[in-house]
This record gives sequence, C-alpha cells and structure tokens, in this order.
Amino acid sequence: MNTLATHDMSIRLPASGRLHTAVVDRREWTCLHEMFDLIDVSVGDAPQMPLAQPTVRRLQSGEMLFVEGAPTTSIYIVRTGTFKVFRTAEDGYEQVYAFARRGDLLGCDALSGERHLMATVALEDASVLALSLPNFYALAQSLPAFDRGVMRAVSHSMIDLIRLSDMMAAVAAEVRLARFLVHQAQRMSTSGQSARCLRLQMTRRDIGSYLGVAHETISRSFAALAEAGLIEVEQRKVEILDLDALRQYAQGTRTPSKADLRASPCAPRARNSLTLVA
Amino acid sequence: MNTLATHDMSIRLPASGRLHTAVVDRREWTCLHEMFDLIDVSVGDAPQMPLAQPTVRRLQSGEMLFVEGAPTTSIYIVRTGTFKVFRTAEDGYEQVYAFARRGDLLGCDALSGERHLMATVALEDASVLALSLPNFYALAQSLPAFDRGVMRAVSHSMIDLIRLSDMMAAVAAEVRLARFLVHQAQRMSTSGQSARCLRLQMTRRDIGSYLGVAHETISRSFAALAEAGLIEVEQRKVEILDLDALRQYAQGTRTPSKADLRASPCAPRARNSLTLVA
DNA sequence: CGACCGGTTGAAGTATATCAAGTACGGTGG
DNA sequence: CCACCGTACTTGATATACTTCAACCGGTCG
Repeated sequence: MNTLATHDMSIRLPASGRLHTAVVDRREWTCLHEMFDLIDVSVGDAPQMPLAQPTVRRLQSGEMLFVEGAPTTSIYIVRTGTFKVFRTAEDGYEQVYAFARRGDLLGCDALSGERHLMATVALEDASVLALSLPNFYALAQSLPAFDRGVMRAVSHSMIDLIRLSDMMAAVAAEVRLARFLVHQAQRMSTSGQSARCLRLQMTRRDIGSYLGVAHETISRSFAALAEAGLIEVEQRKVEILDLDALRQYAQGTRTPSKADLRASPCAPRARNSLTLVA
Repeated sequence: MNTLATHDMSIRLPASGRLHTAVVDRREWTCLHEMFDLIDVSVGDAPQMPLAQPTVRRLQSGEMLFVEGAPTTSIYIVRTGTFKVFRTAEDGYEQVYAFARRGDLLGCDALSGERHLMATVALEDASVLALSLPNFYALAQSLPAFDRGVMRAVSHSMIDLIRLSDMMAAVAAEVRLARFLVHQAQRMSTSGQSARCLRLQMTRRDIGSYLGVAHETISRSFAALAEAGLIEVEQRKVEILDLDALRQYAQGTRTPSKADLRASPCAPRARNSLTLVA
C-alpha cells in the first residue's frame, strides 16, 4: 500500500522542461507500471499490451486539469501535488467537493456521462497520469487486476464523499474543522509522511466551502482549536499537538458549547436522540 | 433506459411465499437479464455463462439488507422498494447518506475493503438482486458491457453524493429541502413516474439527518414551502405545485430571508463572493 | 386502553452568517 | 529600492436562522 513513496522519486522524468504527450519509448512502460503502483495494483509482469499507455501531464499551480462541462477524454490519477475538485454555481458561489492527493482518481464522475460535472484545478505544481477512455476500458477489460484496482479507487472516492457528508452534517464548525484536520492527518500518514505537521495547500475559503461554513468561521475555528491547545496554527502550516484529543473532539456530533471545549477538549454533547430502525 | 418498468412486472417470482436463495432453474436466466436491464446494460444475448447468477432477495419494511461492519459478500442492485443507507455514531446519532431506489447499487462502498461501512435498511417492502463478489468479478471480467454498466452505476452513486453535498453545503434549510424535493422529483420522472406527486418513504428525521438539519426544521421548512405555494404537503405525500418555481428556488445559495420567500418565490441572495482560481 | 412513534408547533438561547475594518504577505511596476 | 495593488487572513459587531427543549396531536400496535 505504501511501497510507492520511494518509487516516485526514482522514476522522475528527465529534467528537460519539454513535455510531449506522444513520447513513446521505454519510459512509457515505467509509466504504465507507475500507474499500477499508484492504484495499488500488482500485475505479475504482464506488459504484453503495448496499446494502453497513460501519459504524464504536468500542471502549474492554479492550472486547470479540466473544467466543468468539458467532454470526457481521459481518466486521471494524481501523481504529485494537490488538486481541488469544485463546481461554480450560477451566482458564482464555488462549492468544493474534494481535495485530491497522490493515488486519487480524477474525472471518474464522468464515467456515467460524456462531460465532466466538476472542474479540477492544481493547488500547487502537480502532475497526473492521464489514461484515455478507450485505453482505460481496454486495460480494464484485459487486466482484471487493474479493473479491481479501479473499483477500489472509485470506492475510495465514494468513501471520501461519505466523509465529507460526515463533516458537513449536523456538526458545529469547530468539530467540522477538527474532522477535516484528522482526515488530512490520516491521509498524510497513509502516504508515509508525518501526520503531526500539515501544510495545507488550500485557502480558508476553500476549506470553508468544503465544510459548508463561511471562511471567517474557519478562521475562528482554527483559533478556537489552537486556544484549546489541540493544534498550533501558523498560516497554512498546522501542527497537531494532541492527535488523540483532536480525534476525540472530532467524534462529537454537535454543540461543543465553547464551554465544554475550554473545560475538557473532548466529547461534545450529542445532538439528536438516537433512532434505530427496528 | 426505461424499458424496464413493464419488464419488472412480467418476471415476478411465483406467489408462493417461500424464498430460496439457491433456486436454480430457467428463472435465473431471466434474473441475470433483469440485472442487465436494471443497470442499463445491453449485451446482445450472451448468456453462455451459467456461473454468474444473481439471486433475488426480498425484504420487509424495516428489514436490514446488511449492517454496518458486516463482511462484504455481495453487491446488490435495487429492484423494487426504497432503501436507506446510513451509519450510527457512537453516541447513537444516525447519519443518512443515501436513499436508494430501483437501479441503484448497494454495497459498492465495500469494494475497497472487506466490510460494509454503512448499514442499509428497507424503508418499505423491497427486493434486490444480490450478486456474490466472486460472481461479480467474474461477470465484470467476461462481459465488458457489464463492467462499464457497473462503472456507470457507481459513478451515479458518486454523483448522488455530490448532490448531497450540494444540499448540505452553505444553504438555508428551506433551500436544502427544496433541492431534496427537486431531486426526488427528477428521480421519479426518470423512472417514468409522475414528478409532481411524491410519496416519501422516509421520516422527517431521516430527511433531517440526510440534509443535516434537525427534524423540527424539516417540518417547518415543509410548512414554509407550502406557505409559499410551491408545494402541498399532507404527511408524507408531497405534491409539487410549481416545479419550475421550486427548481428556481432550489438554485439559491443561502438566506432566502423569509421575506424574499414570501415576496417572490425565487432567487435567494448569494452567499459568498465568488473566488475563481487564476 | 395506554404506550409509542411520527409529526407539528411554540419559546428561548446561541452559533454562525454577514458586514466591515484592518493586517500581512507577495507580486508588479515605477 | 520602495510604493502599490490584490489576495489571504484575521478580528469585531450585529442580526438571524437554527438547534434545542417542550408540549401537543393523531395514528398504530400490542
């Protein structure tokens, strides 16, 4: 699951700035292999398919991978960097649905249509592997392991959305932020990095949109969590001082009531009475 | 896409109440065929696979299809009835993630693990097609059309979660409910039924959990939308009087401000100023 | 009948949106 | 180099929509 971190380092492309979408040489083979690594697929070594080859696409910070409504041409897998997946309403309000990191699938929302429903932008210099739709289907068909890997990855995306619901639903702003931070920390640790020290790539506004609160409230919530001694904030650098306590706090459902937060940094009150179906 | 409605009627099981999971006869073939219909897959007629056969499972209202944490054994496709997908927090708070109807996939969240993350319960007498995981993979591997059908269906599930985010994020309760109703109406019309008249199968509390507000607020929001002349409510029967106006209203992002609602039933104010990435 | 559940409605407190002002940072151009 | 600008972020004051607690009604089921 995380034998990849070093791998990434070893197969960087030549430093020549030029990037071609049609470069075809031995490197492409590694590219295919890297894709398998990224979605955690182990094919013995069955590269008898010279056709299905992903291509690397590099993006600068702020560059769009694809825009809302764009015709679907490819499936993407994040290789490096962070992406923001969002949509812009008629009135200009921007709703963020996901922050994608290494190994995440992008554009799979369009598997049920022919256009992308959401736009995707790089929040820092980034790169993806792009697999054209025909190649994608061909590969899925000929390599069951890849097919399952894609299923797994898509399922992961769904679980991320479930988590988003968890964050947004029925929860005080500070708890939402706590859940967000815990989730970010988890993602860091699964990719082998330190879970204590986060460097967020998104603005407060992005986080606010993601969590369904105003960006000012995010600011205040950061301050509140810092006040409670759970984290330390310095702009976009967040250090988690007490992960267990933070996780505990994130468990809460609603109304930490400020007082509780100050008193004991855990277990906010429950929100609704429980209802179990027969 | 909807040649299925009549189909469903024609292949009902024998009226004998007994149900066996292992009944194997000619009916099973139809069962496989019905599954293809349900997820909108057209295989010419390639039933040369006697192995992969879904089985029908019938559930009474309130019966669990699977519980949280249950080991994954099958993938399910809703045939009749309505399901609630939810999870129960430690403190007993129940979070609803989806309401599943005919054609929806259930249990695909577990494709990336070996246990179900969410429980699923029938909100009325219902039935699903259950396809065991081995059969599922075998079928996906041997029938590309099925594989793509599954991808489409999973993608649909993701889009439903995106919609859920849309409903919960940055939106006044009445607008959330409006969006919910519009979505329900759309689902009705895509399955060939009347979009004007809804019969909700879930409680106010379920809706509240789904939309991220208290169930009392749902009650009040129903009243408010009715007051505004957009809908007519009688317990769980909801008649949409002006779908266009409701849709218009559902577009809004935040703070309809009650006054606006009363004045003109459309276009609530915007919420945040817009932020477009370079 | 009594208990329970689902739904509605009322009253009170509060967390958060909103508006507004002010700081800090990073880039651009003089 | 510094002035300038725009963006990101912070902090404060106010208004309000929501949660919460509570009482109540109408079913249904045991």
